[in-house]
Amino acid sequence: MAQLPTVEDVARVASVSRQTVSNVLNSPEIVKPATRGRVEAAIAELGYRQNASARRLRTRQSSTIGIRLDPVTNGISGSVLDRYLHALTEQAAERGMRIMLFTATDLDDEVEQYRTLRDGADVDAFIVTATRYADPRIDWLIAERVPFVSFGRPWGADMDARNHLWVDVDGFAGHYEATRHLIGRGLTRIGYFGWPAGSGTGDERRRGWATAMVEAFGLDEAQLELLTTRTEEGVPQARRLIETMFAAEHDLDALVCVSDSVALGAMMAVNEAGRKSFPVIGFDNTAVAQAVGLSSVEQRLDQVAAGTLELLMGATGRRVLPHGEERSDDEAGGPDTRHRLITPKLVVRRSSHLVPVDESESTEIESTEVGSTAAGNHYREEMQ
Amino acid sequence: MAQLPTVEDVARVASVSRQTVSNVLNSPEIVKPATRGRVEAAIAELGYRQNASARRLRTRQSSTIGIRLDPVTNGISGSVLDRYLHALTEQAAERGMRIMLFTATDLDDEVEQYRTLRDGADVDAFIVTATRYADPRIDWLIAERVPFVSFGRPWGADMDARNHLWVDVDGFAGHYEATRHLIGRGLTRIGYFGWPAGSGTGDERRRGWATAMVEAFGLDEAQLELLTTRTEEGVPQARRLIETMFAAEHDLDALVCVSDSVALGAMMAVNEAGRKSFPVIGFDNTAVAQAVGLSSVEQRLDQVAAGTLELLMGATGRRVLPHGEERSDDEAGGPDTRHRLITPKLVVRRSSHLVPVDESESTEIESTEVGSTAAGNHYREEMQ
DNA sequence: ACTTAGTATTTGATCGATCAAACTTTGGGA
DNA sequence: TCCCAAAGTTTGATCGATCAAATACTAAGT
Repeated sequence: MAQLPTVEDVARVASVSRQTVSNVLNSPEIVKPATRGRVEAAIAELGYRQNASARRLRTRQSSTIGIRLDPVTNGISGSVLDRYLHALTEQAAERGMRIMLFTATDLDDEVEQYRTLRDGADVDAFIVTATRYADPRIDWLIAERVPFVSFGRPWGADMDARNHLWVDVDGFAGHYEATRHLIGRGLTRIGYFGWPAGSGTGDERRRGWATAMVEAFGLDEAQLELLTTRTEEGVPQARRLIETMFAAEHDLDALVCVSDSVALGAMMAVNEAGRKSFPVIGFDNTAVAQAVGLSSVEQRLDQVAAGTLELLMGATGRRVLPHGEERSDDEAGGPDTRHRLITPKLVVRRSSHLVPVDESESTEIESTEVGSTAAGNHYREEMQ
Repeated sequence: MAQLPTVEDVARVASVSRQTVSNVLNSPEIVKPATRGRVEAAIAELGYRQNASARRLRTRQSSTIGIRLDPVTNGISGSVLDRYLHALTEQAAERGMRIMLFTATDLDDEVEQYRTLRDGADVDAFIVTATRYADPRIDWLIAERVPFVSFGRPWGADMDARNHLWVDVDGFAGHYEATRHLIGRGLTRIGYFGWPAGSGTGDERRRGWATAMVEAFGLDEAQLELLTTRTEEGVPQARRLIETMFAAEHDLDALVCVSDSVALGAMMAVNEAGRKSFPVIGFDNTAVAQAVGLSSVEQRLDQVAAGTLELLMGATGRRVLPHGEERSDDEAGGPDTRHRLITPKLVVRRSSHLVPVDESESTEIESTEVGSTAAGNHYREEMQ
């Protein structure tokens, strides 16, 4: 098998110099059309392709974004990362970027990985997920001026760190809308089934429910608290709690749940108790929610991915902007330059009981906007 | 910020040559211990790290494995790829390899991506998933002698292609064991709920059930066919079918199902019909199965990942072996050098009805071997 | 015709590592 | 003591591209 052709070979065939070939590849507009044509013909003739390693070495850019694959992906919402990854990979490819995976045992190890990948010129930027309060990774990335975007806003003190770019899903808006939907159906005693207080994400979602409830019924904080149940993430835990609740006195009409896991647990308990019309709404719109006909708030991960890349590379750029780079409209346009808050959409299904999920019968509408993604889903065949 | 140190800098500090530094990094055993010590000290002092791009350019190895992220990951078993990816990334890292993702719109586009990634020296090898009959990707990879391993065996004609390395989960063994389990519990009228005939994976799984049934009850093919129901993948479809079945005459005791989606549909129908002790067993042991307490056959994706890398890089190698390379025991050890068939394990839960899944109460045993992975699972928090 | 500014193209150096071959040191053995 | 093979180390070339600067070419202006 012959050597793969290089710029040199192309140059010879097209009777131009190396550099001209390089220019045709990287800034075609500065090459005279006639020349460009010859070069392009030569490229096609030889089946030439750029050697990525050589290019990276010279340009000091890897055109690669690193993302840590979360260690625990067995949970019911593991698919969130999965879908995000997919959207990201696809959109990154359109901008000539690749996604590289890595794993880490803990946050400190993750920083160590960052260092290796950065110093080795393996990646140009990182995407950080599962951010938490006083996150050491963020501190390191900012201190080292390594480009990054986090999927998940910073909670706590450094909420407004000027150098922290982030994308997030607006949990508030999601559950505000979910609650409005239930109110619109005439329900009044709508409970919230959340995680223990203190989780930024969870609190934010609950605030969406709370706001809708206050607007509609003028409840005070004490009354809201009475309508709230809290559990650790997990189907069985959630299920037991709601079973206990149904066994005792209670007067709820419906439940807005912080996640699909929690919602599924609740739904199973509701079903067991024979409450045929007791709506339950989850969050994430996981495959399970689709499968059992659970209403849920859908994160639009393609939009999240788009936002991630916009922050990293500008609206249409094909390279990662240096950390702290003046962004397009830094002066004019407020926080848009540093954040993206994606509004999720509510997908309504017959989630109060385990009835047949018949496409024609289920009301899979989107309250915020009309689209076709959710309705057109198919279950894919096994991988192997 | 100063330039990152290079081998040259390290060499200067350690008073040796570039090459010696390189040797310490790549074949430490050929460097005299005293020298090695000095070099290592210099590396530590300067915080030196190898530049991956330069190394790749020179060695013509990217130390990267490419894998296509399947376009449709909304299905209930999308997490199979997800978990496989995770295991793979982790184990690849231990061998100094990275995983790079890409997407493609169809099989031909995927081949086009292969070509670009290969020619660009972006990846050393590919992992192919979702293989199918007369797969053009496989043909191309073999013809071009690009190293690859498929997760999923070749179905049809090229089953024994000498240059096709593959890893797969033994669906036959999985459902054989599942069926034996039910027989052991005294059940006799055990039905099979599968995909339409013709899917290699599906047929293989059914054969496991069929073999166990023949062994135990001496059924003939016609009788087996009577016990078989078939559906396209998907919860609602499966559910409707089983509802119809229950509405009509039937005398089944239990169902072995080709996937968790199908099993979940069946389970919902069973539940609806009030059949409190009608076992259902699925395949994949997805998060959903865990959540609703569905017995299922678990693919051991860490083993699949390990097998993938063994085939690609040898038992402990740190680089991809050339396609068609003589493998360790090519003469002596039969097909072990080209395939890995991973035996899945049955995870038994209270899958006949939607009852509380209480850890202490559920019998989450592994029939094949005892381990702790499945039992120790937690649901992870949301990503953001 | 002759600068001149701008456009188009070429040349030489370089990114940071490893390969291949040359050179130097070391330790026995005759 | 001298020689030689083996072990250890250094030197020069190279992987394939892009950068930076130099050169060649065009087209307009006087």
